[in-house]
Amino acid sequence: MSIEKVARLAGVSTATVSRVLNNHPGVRATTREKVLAVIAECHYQPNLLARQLRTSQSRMLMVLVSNITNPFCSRVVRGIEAEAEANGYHILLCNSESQTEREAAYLSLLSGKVVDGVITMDAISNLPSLRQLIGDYPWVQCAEGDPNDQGASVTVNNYEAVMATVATLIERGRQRIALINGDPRYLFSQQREAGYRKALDDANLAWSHIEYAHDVECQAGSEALERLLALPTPPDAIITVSDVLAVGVLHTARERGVAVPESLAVIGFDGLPWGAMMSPPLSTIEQPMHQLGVRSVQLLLARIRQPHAPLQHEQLRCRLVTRASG
Amino acid sequence: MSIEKVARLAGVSTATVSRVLNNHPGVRATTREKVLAVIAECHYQPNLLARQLRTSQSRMLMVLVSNITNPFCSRVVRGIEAEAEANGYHILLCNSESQTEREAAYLSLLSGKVVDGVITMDAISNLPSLRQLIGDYPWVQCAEGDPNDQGASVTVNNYEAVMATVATLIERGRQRIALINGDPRYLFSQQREAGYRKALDDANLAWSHIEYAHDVECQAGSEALERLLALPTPPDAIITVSDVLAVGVLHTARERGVAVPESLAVIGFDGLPWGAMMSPPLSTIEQPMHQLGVRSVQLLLARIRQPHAPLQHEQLRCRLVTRASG
DNA sequence: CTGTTAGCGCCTTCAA
DNA sequence: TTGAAGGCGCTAACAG
Repeated sequence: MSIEKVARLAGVSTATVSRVLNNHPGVRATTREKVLAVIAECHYQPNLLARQLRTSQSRMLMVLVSNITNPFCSRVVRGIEAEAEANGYHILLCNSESQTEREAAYLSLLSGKVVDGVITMDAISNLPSLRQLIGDYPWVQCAEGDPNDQGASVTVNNYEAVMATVATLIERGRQRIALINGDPRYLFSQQREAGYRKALDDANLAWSHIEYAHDVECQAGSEALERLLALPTPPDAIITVSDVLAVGVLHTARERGVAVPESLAVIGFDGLPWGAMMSPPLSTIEQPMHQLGVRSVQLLLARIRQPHAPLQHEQLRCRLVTRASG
Repeated sequence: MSIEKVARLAGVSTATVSRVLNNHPGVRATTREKVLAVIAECHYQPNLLARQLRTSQSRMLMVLVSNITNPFCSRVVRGIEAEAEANGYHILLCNSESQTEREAAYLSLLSGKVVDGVITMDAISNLPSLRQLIGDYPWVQCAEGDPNDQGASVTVNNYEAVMATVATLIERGRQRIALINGDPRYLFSQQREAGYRKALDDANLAWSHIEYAHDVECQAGSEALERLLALPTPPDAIITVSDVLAVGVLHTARERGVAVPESLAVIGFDGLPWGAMMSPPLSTIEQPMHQLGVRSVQLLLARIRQPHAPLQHEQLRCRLVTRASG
């Protein structure tokens, strides 16, 4: 069933059918009715591939994440999906597992015209081979990126957020504040780490320790805490780079008999709703997850529509939510 | 940059370039080299849309979920993505928020040839309008569906799993076992409910109560527990249809001073890794989440390759993981 | 082994 | 207000 058959059945030309299909003006009402009737009658569905080829736009956006299982990611993706949908775009989801070759395979869909643009949440800005694949195609980095770098981005004030949180902990009397960070290839990891260092520096605190979780599963948080507890002088406060890791920390602290928050303050990152349900309820640095996704789409669409407009960088704000854990 | 330019630059025909591109045999080695050289030199990237139109296959699979934020969903989707990728397919993610019109909009991509098939995790089997949109296109239901129904599906032994779990609770001396169920439009909700009823029936237990969570966020679990606690005789055991809901239950039990597991056993569903990190560690009915995704893709691809083979139904097994909560 | 040719299904100028 | 015709970029017969 093609546009041509519809045209024949309706006794008009393919051009007219196309005009009806796309709500173009300049079709007599009676003609339109006739075409619409035929379309309904034979359940005609336009071939979108052909349309995409012809118009050279797919109205499809690619989203590259390293792991959709990370609840932070999935919430951002939900925001992306919602805003895309609202603008008539669809989402191609790519779970890269941080494997460069998979990312490369996916990014070739850009030059293949299968997608009109890409939102990445992965740490790819420092991978020249991938940047080259992206080339000049519309691209927005989400929750990752350096405002001073090329490439549009929607990020969060990682540096300040952690810096302020460390300062708050110090005010509250904590002396040995540790950071459980994630994969240091991400710029946001580096930014958070820098904020951490700066705050300790400002307060002239000598004690500092950074552990790296090899993963964003709570198990990794547990293991990081084990390593911290094995230190000659263990921390009396921990900032975790994800609420997921914080769950592991809370768990192991309980198991090891470390009282939270009395002997150990624990602060997560992200602001996932179940944080409030932990025991004790988890303090956290809340990110506007949905909004990160929404704004990323808005920037990307702007870029698709005006490829040569200046690059935009947007920084949203985090906010410390204090609960019982620290 | 099109195949034609490459052909011209290499001094061959477009057919030859196409053959090289697709690794077809019957191209002299020297010719192949020459073409490859030109392709590399001018960074030619084939237009995948054109190829898809021509071959009438997009190598793209649609995944329809109601909410990617549900950790069960995101883990299944990860399995889907992995297996699809391994077979050279990509994933189009659709977050329907259970809105029929959104689902309909997405499903039109099937007839639009943008995707070769669809995996649904939503409750759509009882929505005639959506089933009609799917028509005879390759379709597999994942984690949802009735083996006796038309439409291929990969499900889990919901009925038996809950039945066995209730029986186990009874053996352990529980008398008043409640079920916190989800959206009853899902077949799996109905199956679990049936298993629950059957087990109580078999044991001649009169007390029974089912609450419905309006949502799969832990808040909904909290609220459901509040309603159960308000009962004249509250339950001494609860099975929750999701670990996420169970977190809310554990939280509110703690808040209300209800001892778990002493006066209330709590058993979740799904087997999310952080369940073991709760306080107390959460017992749960574990589903093979990754495998659900993997098998769904395998069935779907089989269907795409042999549209007229008999429909397959596959049932994977759940397994009760007993921890401290009940 | 390679080239010519005919579409895939659609949109869109240009004429009528 | 409508139709005819060309072409988006590619693949796959069919010839040679």
